[in-house]
Amino acid sequence: MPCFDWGCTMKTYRTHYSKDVSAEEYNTVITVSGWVEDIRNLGSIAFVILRDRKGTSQITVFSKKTPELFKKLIDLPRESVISVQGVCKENSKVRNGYEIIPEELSVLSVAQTPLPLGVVDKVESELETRLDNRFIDLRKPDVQAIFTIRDNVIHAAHEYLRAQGFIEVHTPKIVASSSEGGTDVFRLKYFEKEAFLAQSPQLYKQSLMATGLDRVYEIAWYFRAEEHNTRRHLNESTAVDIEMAYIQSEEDVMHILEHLVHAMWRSAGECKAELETLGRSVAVPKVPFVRISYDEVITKLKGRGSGIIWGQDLGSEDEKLLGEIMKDAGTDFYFITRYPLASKPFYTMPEGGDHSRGFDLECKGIELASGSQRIHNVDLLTERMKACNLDPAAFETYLKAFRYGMPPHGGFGFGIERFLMELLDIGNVRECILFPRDRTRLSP
RNA sequence: GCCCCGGUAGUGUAGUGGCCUAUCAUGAAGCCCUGUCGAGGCUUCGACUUGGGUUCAAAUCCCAGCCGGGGCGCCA
Repeated sequence: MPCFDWGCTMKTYRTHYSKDVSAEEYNTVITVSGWVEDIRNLGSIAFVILRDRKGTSQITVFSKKTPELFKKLIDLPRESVISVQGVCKENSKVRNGYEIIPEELSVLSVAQTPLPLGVVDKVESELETRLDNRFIDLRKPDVQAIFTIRDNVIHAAHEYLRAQGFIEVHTPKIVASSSEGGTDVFRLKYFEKEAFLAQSPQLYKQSLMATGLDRVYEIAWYFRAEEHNTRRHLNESTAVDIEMAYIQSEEDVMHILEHLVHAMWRSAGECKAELETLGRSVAVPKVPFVRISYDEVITKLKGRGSGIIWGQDLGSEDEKLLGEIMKDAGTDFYFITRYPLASKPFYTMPEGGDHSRGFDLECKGIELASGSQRIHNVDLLTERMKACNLDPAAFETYLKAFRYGMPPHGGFGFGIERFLMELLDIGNVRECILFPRDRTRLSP
C-alpha cells in the first residue's frame, strides 16, 4: 500500500514506508527515504539498511551491475539521509521478504562521524548521553514507541472527556498569584511586575465553574521549582486536569477519573507494534477501582508494622507497602479517600471534623492523580485559606469568582509522565517526555 | 532542604599506589570478501573532569571546585 495519497502525480521522496510494502509492490518501482542505519559491504554486493518511521528496508546493490551507485552508497556515513528509487523484488532471504534494487539515489544529507550516540550500536548509552543527543536517541524504535503510545493515550483522553461533555480549555501559564500551596514556583519578571509560572491550572479551572461551562479539561504543562533529583520528578511536566460542576460528591469526580484511566490504558493496549517493540504488555484494569479510606489505610499499614500515625501523609515506604497490600488483595489501582483535611490544599471540601473530600489515585504504590470536591462557599474558602496560612487578599481575583454564584464542583489533576511510567514500566520519568526539564537540565 | 554515590577514547567499560606507553567491546578511518541481516577477517585511530596537595612514584590516596546520578522530604 502506498503511504500517502498525494492526489497528484508529482515525484515524491517516498511512495512507501518500509512496513507498507507487500506482494502487490513486487516487481514494481517504489521510492523509499530514510536514514542509513547500516551498510554491510561484502565486496561486490552490499546491503544498505534504510530506516524510516515504520521500520527498515534493505537496499541491495551490486558493484558490477551498478558501479556508480555501489560506490556512492557504501561510502555514506551511517545515519545519512537518502532517497532511493528502485525495483522492489521479493526475496525470502530478507527479513521483511523484499529488497530494493536501486536505480536512482539522492543523498539528502550526509551525517558527520563519529555519531555522538549509536542508534543500533551494541553498547547502550547512559540516559545523560541520550538526552544530550535526544534527536538521535529518538531514532531508536523503542524510544519512539514511548511517544507513539503517549500520543495515543492523550488522544484517548481527549475522546473520552469530550464524550462526557467536557470542553477543552487553555488557561494562562504566566500567573500573578503566588503559590496555592504545596510546591515552590518559578518566579519571573513580567515587565514591572513579578509573575510566576503556573504550578497547575487549579485556580483558573475552578473559576470556570462559575461560568456555566460546567465541565472543562485542560491538557497542558505545568512548572514546579522543587529542587528534587529523583527518577520520578520533573520541573516541567504535563497533566490532564478536569473540573466539573453540579457534583453530588467527590465520587462523581472519581468516576470520571477511573473511566479516563481505563480509556487511556485500553488505548495503549491497542498499540500492539509499539508494545512489542518495548517488550511490554498492558493489562487493562477493571473499573470501578477499589476505594479505601485514609483511615482504613492507616489501620492496614499499622497491621503490617508501619509506624505511621493518623494525620501523616504517606511516605514513599508506606505508599510502597500499601501497593503490596493492595496487590495481595488483587488490585493495582485504588483510590485513597477521605484524606485528613490538614494534608490537602485549602480548596478541598471538609468532611466531618478532621477529614476531607480529597482523594488520591494510586497505582502500585505511586500517586497518579489527586482530586477532590472543592469548597464552593466563599466564607468557608476564606476561612480555610487562613487556616493554611495563606492571605485571602492575595487571592482576591480567585475568590471573586465564588461571590456571584458558584455551583458545587470538583476535579482532579493527573500527571501524564507518571502515568506512562507506570503504564510501560519505565524506570525513569525523563524517558516519558521528549525534552525533560529537571534540576540541572535546561537544554536541549 | 537533608543525606549518599559517581566522573577513564565518539559510546559503554576494566583498572584501588609501581606490572598503565591504561583493558575489552563498540565506533571511526582503510583494505579483503557475491547473500549479509549483532555479517566476517586484517590494519590503524582514539580517553584518565579541573586545580591544588601527599609520595621516590597518582587514573588510583587527601582537599577544593566543576559536572552528573540517586534516596528522603514534598509532590504528579
